[in-house]
Amino acid sequence: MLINELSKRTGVSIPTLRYYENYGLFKGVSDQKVKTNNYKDYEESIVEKIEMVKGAKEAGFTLSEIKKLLESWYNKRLSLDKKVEVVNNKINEIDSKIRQLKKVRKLLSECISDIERGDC
Amino acid sequence: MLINELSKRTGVSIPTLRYYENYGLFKGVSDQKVKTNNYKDYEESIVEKIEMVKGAKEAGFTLSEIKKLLESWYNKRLSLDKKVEVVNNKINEIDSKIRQLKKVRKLLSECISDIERGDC
DNA sequence: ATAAAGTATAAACCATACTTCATACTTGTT
DNA sequence: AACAAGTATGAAGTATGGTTTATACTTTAT
Repeated sequence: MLINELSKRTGVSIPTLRYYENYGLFKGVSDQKVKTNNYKDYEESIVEKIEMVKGAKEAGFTLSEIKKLLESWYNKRLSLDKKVEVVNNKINEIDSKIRQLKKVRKLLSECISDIERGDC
Repeated sequence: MLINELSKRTGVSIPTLRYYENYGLFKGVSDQKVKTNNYKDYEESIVEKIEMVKGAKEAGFTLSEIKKLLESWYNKRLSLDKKVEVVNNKINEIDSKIRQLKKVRKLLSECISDIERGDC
């Protein structure tokens, strides 16, 4: 598919998609032997990749972290054990973020009690 | 206390503290009637405030969001109900972030199964 | 055939959250 | 007294994650 469709399918703007591609999160192909233009073609699997990027971003991961994750994910030369390790590390980071959020949540809940008692 | 002590107590660098003060997250006082210099004095409660800022930042909130939260928190003219509302909104945002993190966590767990089955 | 819309690339610009630098005054140490 | 260390202020610089602009080519619609 072309970039316009990719944008529509993912809800990510065209400039941002180009930024991501340039950043190295995925790669479209423009085959000059086949086509006269150099329009890039993005395969179906890239939609999935971008959905992952969106999820990870909302979860607070940086593009650099996401890039590393995707790289090990799609790296054929990496051993299964190594891949599992990388992903497990990410899961641990997520668990730690969840704990942090719960801490702040608790702080805020306590604050509500304080407010209701007029302590604040 | 002076800024140096504030920095040591909170673990936040002096330039960052000055940036935060300038941003409006808190305010030190320099009383020229009392002292010849214009060194600022930071009261004890500011340490707490900064701890809140740190927690909220780790949880992924922006300085602008944190500022708004602190402002309603310490605003004497705001009704209790209004304060509770602001804080409750923040709690809802946190819950939504936690849900998002759990979604990504699930994605990654599934990925581990895929990897172990060699699907990936 | 020609205008409108889509695509590509590079460079400039922007916001957020800092850090570094330059300058100048104050305080503490010897 | 003099020099190091602390403080204040303003301005410039940095990194991240984009958006906007300018230019040019290609495709599509009329």
